Amino acid sequence: MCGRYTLRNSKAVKEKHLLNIDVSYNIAPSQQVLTQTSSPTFMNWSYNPNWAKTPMNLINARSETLNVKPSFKMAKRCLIVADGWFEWLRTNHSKQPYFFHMNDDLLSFAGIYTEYNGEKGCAIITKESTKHLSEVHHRMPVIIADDDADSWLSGEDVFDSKLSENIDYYPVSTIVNSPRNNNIDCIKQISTAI
DNA sequence: CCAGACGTTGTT
DNA sequence: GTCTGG
DNA sequence: CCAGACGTTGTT
DNA sequence: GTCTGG
Repeated sequence: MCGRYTLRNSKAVKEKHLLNIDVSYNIAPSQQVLTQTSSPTFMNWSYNPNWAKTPMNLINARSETLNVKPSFKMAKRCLIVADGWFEWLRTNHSKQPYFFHMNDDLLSFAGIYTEYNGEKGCAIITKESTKHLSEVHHRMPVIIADDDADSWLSGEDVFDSKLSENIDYYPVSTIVNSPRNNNIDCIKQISTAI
């Protein structure tokens, strides 16, 4: 799935979105994140159906059930601007974080959002991992190619970008585990043999 | 019909 | 164990 | 997603 | 708001 990601390439964001951003090596749920709707929009990474009496604070939504679940019926669509994400490989007694990326290219995650209590909040759409990524984790974010951006935003379910095949990954320090840590060490490759 | 849930992840 | 905060 | 808190009283 | 369970 995707519960932590990065946005490091401020130069690319400036070129593409005409926006100066604070880079982050460790974007966590409940933070304000950069998305694209009809224009660049900052919103809370935390999604709630607009009828929810108590907040659900969802951070992911399964692509498989996007058009089925009542909680997503009223969702509007966005793209979430990123350039990498983290997954944790769970083994018997340890959790090893891995960083997934396409060098420092920008990635667009498929997202949905609502306005809840007067604030926009979003979730990242997930799908079954492609084969080469599934060794670490069986879910991954839906990545939208630039050519498909308008299709996604206008209601088309483009869940199978070829970009998924170009993703690389490597293990990183558990420094990234704490959302309080936000520096380049979060994405520094470590040896697998610890 | 009304009441009550509505989601994801992983883990058991 | 479970919820909240980041 | 993971980390870290999780409670009450009264007093300062 | 809308679906499922009783």
